[in-house]
Amino acid sequence: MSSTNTSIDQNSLVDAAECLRALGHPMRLRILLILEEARLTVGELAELCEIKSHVASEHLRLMMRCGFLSPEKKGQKTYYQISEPHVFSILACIKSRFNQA
Amino acid sequence: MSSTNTSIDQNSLVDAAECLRALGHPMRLRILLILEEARLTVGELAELCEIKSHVASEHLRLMMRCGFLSPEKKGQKTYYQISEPHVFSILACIKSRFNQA
DNA sequence: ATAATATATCTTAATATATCGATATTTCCA
DNA sequence: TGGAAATATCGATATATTAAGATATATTAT
Repeated sequence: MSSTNTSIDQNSLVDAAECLRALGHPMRLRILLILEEARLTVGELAELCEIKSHVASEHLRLMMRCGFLSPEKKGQKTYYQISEPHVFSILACIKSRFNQA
Repeated sequence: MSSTNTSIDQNSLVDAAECLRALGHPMRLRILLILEEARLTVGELAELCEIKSHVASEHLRLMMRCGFLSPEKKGQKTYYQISEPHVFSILACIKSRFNQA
């Protein structure tokens, strides 16, 4: 019934765009590339990336909102890991495009 | 020499993030999904997407800057098509995630 | 209970992006 | 040549995103 047939409805396009913007920040990409290899805490990520932990926390929150990550509390610490398989696909695509060093 | 070894250097992370933000707009995704199937002019895209053609032109310019598209002038008209293979991979990924209608 | 540690949230300011109307530019055709 | 059509660009404004410091919450240890 819609005016197009691009096979993805408008709401999903909005959601997909939000996910892509969540990926569209150098520090968030860096965080994801790190989380691809290990499950880490906010503080550990902040130190590795040389940013304040509240900034790391904010980046993680944004990616959580898109369902990319799942947190696991262990006492005071919160470990984050990638929980959305498509994130791995996108990272692979990015590496294939930009990793020709 | 860098402080990390995420296998992608900082400049490439910045470039990759720019590409992802270029994808991170519902109308640009819609344009790409259309261009996946056919090579079209600015005006045709604008009409299909129900936007002003100068707005379509601007979206196309942004995606051109990331190397996603190539234009082909035919008289007054400019046909655009997807020229970056990775764009197809990303679109496939998005469809696999959001196309469970 | 208090202090220390780890995360998360809030507010504000800076920056980036999007949108709109107006105007250019290019090409075609009368 | 002059005018119409298609596309591109500009300038102003609106909206969104990011970053920073301050503060809040939760958990552990003393």
